Amino acid sequence: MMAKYKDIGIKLTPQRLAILGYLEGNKAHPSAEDIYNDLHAKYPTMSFATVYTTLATLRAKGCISELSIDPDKKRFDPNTSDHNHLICTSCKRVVDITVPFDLTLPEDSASDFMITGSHVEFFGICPECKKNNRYSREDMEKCV
Amino acid sequence: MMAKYKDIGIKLTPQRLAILGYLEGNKAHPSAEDIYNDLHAKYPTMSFATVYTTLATLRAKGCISELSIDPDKKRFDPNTSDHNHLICTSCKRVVDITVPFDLTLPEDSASDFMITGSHVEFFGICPECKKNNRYSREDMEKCV
DNA sequence: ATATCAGATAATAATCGTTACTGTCAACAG
DNA sequence: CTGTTGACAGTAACGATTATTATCTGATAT
Repeated sequence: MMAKYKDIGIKLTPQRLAILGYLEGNKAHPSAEDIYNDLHAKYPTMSFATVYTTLATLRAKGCISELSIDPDKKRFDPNTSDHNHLICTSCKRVVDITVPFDLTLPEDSASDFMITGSHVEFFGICPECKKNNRYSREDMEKCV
Repeated sequence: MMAKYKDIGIKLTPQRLAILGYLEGNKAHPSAEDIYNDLHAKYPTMSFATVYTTLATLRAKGCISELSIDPDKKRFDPNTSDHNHLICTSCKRVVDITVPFDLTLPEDSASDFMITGSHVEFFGICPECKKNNRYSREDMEKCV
């Protein structure tokens, strides 16, 4: 479960609560811009910088994770538990998946790295884009 | 094997040949900046823009792939065959690996996506960083 | 050879995501 | 009550990338 500010010893401010609340249970993997746009309606004074610094703080404290899945912008995930992602290469939708196989790399293929983590991404076209034919051949060849 | 310009019907220019040659067999997964810096010595007139557009062209033609592995900048890989990456979270070194398991996702976990590709990343600390103690606790917790 | 034309390039400007800086304000401590 | 600390908004700065524009090159037709 996601840790709260009080658990990690940083001050509970309206802005931080807003971002934390926005993220909690959010499955959309929003970008900083998404977060700003959505919260701006309710908190008209909140600035971009606050969103960025708050996200950085949360990430440093391990409350959220930052995803490099989207080549254009970072996206944030309140789910810090071990899970993986399925990405629509057309609309950039990201959905969580759990991979049904064991990702332990054999010693001999690890090139002497000390392995600290792993991540699997699946790329594809989501049902909506498929239904509406909202994808190109190029989309289908994307797999970053 | 990597397709050549002549095979894909685009003009062979000195700049394109230079970038293609630089990339060929290159295992370092360089960024656009790396490429520019290294080629600039030999081709003093080549600009950033040329590097970017050439890389975009090559990518569109499927000659190279663009990696979103590094949160700060795109990196390029002449190896377009199916392979995966092992990333040092301290020095950002990227080495190729082939994963020893089958990455076919069962129907029921695919959320109705039409799957077009997959990619596995392993994160860790490379032998050099490990030996020189050139890594922090934070590095060890990075797994984008 | 020379004119023409298409595409490639250099240089630069613009854009986008992100970070740094600065002045202000509020909460709390002494 | 006053000094200190941290958070914030606003804005400037920055780095990576993309768009624009004018120039150049090389192939072809004349």
